[in-house]
Amino acid sequence: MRKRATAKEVAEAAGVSKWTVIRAFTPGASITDASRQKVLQAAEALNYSPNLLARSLATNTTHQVAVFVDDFANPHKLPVLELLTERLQAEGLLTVLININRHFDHIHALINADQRQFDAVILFGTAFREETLGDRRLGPGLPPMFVLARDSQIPGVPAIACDTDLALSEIVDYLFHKGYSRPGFMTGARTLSTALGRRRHFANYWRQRGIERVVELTAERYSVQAGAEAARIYLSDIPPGHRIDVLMCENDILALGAMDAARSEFGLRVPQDLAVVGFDNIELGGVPAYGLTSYEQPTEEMINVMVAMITGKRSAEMVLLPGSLVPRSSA
Amino acid sequence: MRKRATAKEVAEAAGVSKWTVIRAFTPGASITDASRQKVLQAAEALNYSPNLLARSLATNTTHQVAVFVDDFANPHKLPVLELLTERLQAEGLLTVLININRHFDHIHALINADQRQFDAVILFGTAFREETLGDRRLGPGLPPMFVLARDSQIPGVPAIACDTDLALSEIVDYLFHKGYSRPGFMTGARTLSTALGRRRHFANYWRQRGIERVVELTAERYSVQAGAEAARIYLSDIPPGHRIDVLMCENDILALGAMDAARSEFGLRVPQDLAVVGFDNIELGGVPAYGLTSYEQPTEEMINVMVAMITGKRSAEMVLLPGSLVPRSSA
DNA sequence: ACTCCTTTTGCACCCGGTAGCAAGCTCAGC
DNA sequence: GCTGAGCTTGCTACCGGGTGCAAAAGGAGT
Repeated sequence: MRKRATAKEVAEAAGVSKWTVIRAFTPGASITDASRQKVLQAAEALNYSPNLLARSLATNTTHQVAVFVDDFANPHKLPVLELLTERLQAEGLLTVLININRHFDHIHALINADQRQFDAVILFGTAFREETLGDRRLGPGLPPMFVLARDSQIPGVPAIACDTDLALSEIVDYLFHKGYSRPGFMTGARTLSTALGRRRHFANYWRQRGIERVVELTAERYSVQAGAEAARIYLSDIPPGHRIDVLMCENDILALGAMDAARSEFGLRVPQDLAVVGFDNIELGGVPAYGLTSYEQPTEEMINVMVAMITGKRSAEMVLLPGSLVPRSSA
Repeated sequence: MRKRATAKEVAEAAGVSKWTVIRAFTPGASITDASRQKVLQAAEALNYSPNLLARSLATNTTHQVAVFVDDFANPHKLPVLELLTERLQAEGLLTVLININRHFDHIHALINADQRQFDAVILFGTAFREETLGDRRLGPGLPPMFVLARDSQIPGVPAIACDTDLALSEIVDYLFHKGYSRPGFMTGARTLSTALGRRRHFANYWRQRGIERVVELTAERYSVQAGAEAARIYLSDIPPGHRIDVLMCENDILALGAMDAARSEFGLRVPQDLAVVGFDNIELGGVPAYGLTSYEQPTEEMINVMVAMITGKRSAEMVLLPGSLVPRSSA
């Protein structure tokens, strides 16, 4: 068992050469209807289908795309993965999900992706540093790479992401007109330029409205607990009356944790005592228990654009797409 | 660009034959230290690493495992995927995430998995029907298949899952001793034998305690909205006083939806007016806003066992592992 | 120096396809 | 009946490694 029929076997059964068998399975190949029928019949009898491994070796395209992920704590990843796999599959591409962690870092994953000749590598929100590309072990000729859902300026690695500058402008605009004036911003642990860039944009837009002071909170990780902990530290430190009146969190997960801590540990009402805003618009942020105001990334458009680049229907270059504010009760 | 060095090129550079190069990269091969060093040096200079595609073709093992998923609505999938990819990668296996949906069903995915010679196929909680295996298009000799996190009786396809019978026994035991006596059970839409089996077990255990009537609620899908809708329909239909006093849901997602509807639309207190129990113990169920009593599957053990089967360190057979009740405020 | 045995190395062939050329065939036009 | 264009078909060579065997090299013992 575990034995597949080969083109040669089908050829013998059909009384033709193996190349005719191959042609029968190649759309648009030069072959008469008669022989194609003969071959297809024999193929069906033997349950033949082409071995894609051998095909990949010969054609130098695997129709497989690697997706690197290093943060599984954010449930937002799941619907994006769903859409991504669906769109890739619609283009005949399979998705290899690679978990980037201490034991399997970007370098290893990239070498592996190269050895397996993947058609593309998608850095799905991973903490990827430009220096990594300079590593001697990598060599030239890696598969084309794309950064998804994170802004990045790495040359040769185009980012397809939400326009966070625009997003923060819209958010600050909204909050300012709601009357908030003492803003805070919570980042996740990673001191990535992109996270810090977001905070800087946030502060800039408040400054444009005459508000200079933006309190900075920092969570250890991207998790509900870490968000709660960061909020807890701040709220324990600062007495009521001196506190911020609106807290923007780098993602919904942190925001939910912060809301929990504020409400259940400090008895604060949201949004009256403390308004909270997240980012990603995860499904659970929308439930009545939270009503989290958030910002939705243009997931579908980002994926469409990126898949078009992967399949070569569009030139590979950085694209920032506008998302949309989702106002709910929390701010 | 996009050009990799081959064993032949390294051989020429090192002044040996290509087979010696291959041996240098084969652990335990018969080769002198001197030539191995010579080869490795040349390989490093040329940035050579073996082409895994060619290797797979020759050795008939790809070190790739397909994971089929058809329900991305449950955030529980994400931490499991994280652990699964990590453990597989630790064994040198990559994970191909395949989205089973209308356009790409089990049959297509299995044919594809076969054509790509994957080492194994994991049905991760998918709605797989036994008849599918009988499909003519499939033929014999598919990769070994495993059902993860769902009980299944398909011959030749061992399930590695949580012992739901035991789980429901523990849950009913707990609820009974808490004094609940008018139970309800909410299933997701899929009329899978396994979902119905769960409900049957649930009912059985109540019956053993002298309670015959178990109300059945059915959600359209597995989503917060569907859970809320199913609860809404029931609560609108049945006046207070005639209602169930505890609702067990097939998973946490449904449970959260049901809690939302009960609390914010019908003003019910949880657990005083209606207790709610879920399944999976997702991270967000544990936040103060919900405090959802749930049941945690032995994810790590299940994955360890299954990976051991895939790598051949353990014989492939059905394994049911005990999980653990996580009591919180909702019941 | 000469066996004899063990280790190392090279080789033909294989994995299952694909590419491109050349021979074979069909059929129109004369 | 002959020629030549155009479609079919078969063939050689190749993708980049792996396998098992035979030849070559190395080393011990006499």
